[in-house]
Amino acid sequence: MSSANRKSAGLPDQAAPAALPVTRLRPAYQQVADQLRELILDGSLAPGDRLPPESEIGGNFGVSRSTVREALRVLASQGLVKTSRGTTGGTFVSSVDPDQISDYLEASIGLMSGSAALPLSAILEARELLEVPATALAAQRREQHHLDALHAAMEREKRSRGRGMKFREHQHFHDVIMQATGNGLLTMMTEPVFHVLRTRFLKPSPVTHEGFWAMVDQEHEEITERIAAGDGEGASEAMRSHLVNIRDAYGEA
Amino acid sequence: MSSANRKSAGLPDQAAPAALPVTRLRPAYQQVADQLRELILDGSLAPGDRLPPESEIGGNFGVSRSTVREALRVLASQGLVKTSRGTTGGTFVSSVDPDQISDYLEASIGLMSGSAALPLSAILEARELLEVPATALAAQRREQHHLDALHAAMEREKRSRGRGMKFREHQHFHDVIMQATGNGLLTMMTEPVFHVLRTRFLKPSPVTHEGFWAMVDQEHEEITERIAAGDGEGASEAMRSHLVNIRDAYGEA
DNA sequence: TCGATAGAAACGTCGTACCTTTCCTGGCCG
DNA sequence: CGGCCAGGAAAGGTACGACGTTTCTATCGA
Repeated sequence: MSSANRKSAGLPDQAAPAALPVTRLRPAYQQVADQLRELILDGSLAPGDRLPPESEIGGNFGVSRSTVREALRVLASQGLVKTSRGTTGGTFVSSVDPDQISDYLEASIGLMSGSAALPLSAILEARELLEVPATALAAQRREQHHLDALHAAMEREKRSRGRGMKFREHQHFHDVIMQATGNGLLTMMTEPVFHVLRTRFLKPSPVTHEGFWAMVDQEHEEITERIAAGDGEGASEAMRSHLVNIRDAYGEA
Repeated sequence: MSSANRKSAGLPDQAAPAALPVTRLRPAYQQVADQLRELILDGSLAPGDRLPPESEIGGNFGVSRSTVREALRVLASQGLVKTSRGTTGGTFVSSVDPDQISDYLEASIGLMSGSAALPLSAILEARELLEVPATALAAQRREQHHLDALHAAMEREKRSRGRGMKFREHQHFHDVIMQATGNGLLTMMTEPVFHVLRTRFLKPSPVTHEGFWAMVDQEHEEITERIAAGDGEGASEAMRSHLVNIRDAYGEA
């Protein structure tokens, strides 16, 4: 269909020469992806809707199935569609999955981290700025199962002595607090930050003085207590000092 | 990474049907994408590095070029690589562009917004939680050119009376404050939130009482003054009350 | 020396054939 | 009558192979 193959008979374009580093023509797979995305974003295709088979889409756009597949990979990796196999399979418009967004954010932050554009200090700062007030929210909104999860996390943390495991549990504790805020947007944005800190900036030998873990455990307990008591201000203050105390566990690679 | 590959020659599976939507084996293009992403994320491939030609990658992984191309589309749409044509072309590891991440976040948040998973109240809450303490940071770190930009934004805001333009300038004022924090991570995460609020939740008739814009202008001026004075606490308090006051300008569609 | 041109390298697109997964249908057999 | 199982059908997954297109490079000729 769409005349992607213009032999350039006449005058396509020469009036706009400067400042356009774009390829003369966007690749077909991008154009297809753009048009399909348009249909999804403006609501013509609702979540759950099934797209036509790949071969049929290709027919409609006048491109080959390979091209359609590349376009679908783009949309799929943006979380807009999902594909499954089999008779009932196909390509379906999918509602956005927060976890996938978090994964993307994590990869992006990880890539930028360490460079001048995003030094460790900025990540730590963002983390504190987010988590301290979020802890106050958590104290006001926590449900019983959040408290249970916090206690369970602390329990597992005390038991696991390996450094890596220890910090995995440590992250989990903080994740639960963010979830207790009940604000999905906050959770979505903070968890990647935590994860990047743990996987990329955790010092090989995180602590010198041996009382470190005892301190962490105790601070976690205090935070949990304040949250359980619904004491927002106290909880966020405890969190603030906790974050300051564990700063040293992170360092540049 | 739960063991997804059960050979299980005999009994296929109906003993554990639930909660495992995974395909027996991830598609090849995903595995290739995963491995390449791994190489990029762990630093084996630095930004600017050129990957081997598609055919060669296929040879290394033992898959066809089509499969490699689908994998590359995935990585490209995640911003990890860029491709160009011609002799000097190829696939290159790209340094992450914060603007691109913001665009992605904005699209995702926009898609989720309004649903039960992400109500307007959560967006407003996240915005306040982020911006109030960020304003204090901005007051401590602002450079002269930030102050100039703030004054310029207010000036343009006073002049433009159209509602849409007005709010575009309004967003710009807040963007500048985030930039003044000097923390790229914060800027990257907050600007999409602002933008979604403006483009998707701005009420058709934002205000009832006519003194609204005068109030906004005056509050912006006070915030700017506090920031100029380096008064972090005062600035963040002014911001807090400003955000509360403009809440009514946003509403569900 | 300079410009035009031919070549080469790499991505972009097409088309076809075949495999794999899944579901559905219908028939065989107890 | 009812359940099990084989085969068909639909749709995505993979493989080749061929050719187009873009862009740079190097060479040749005026």
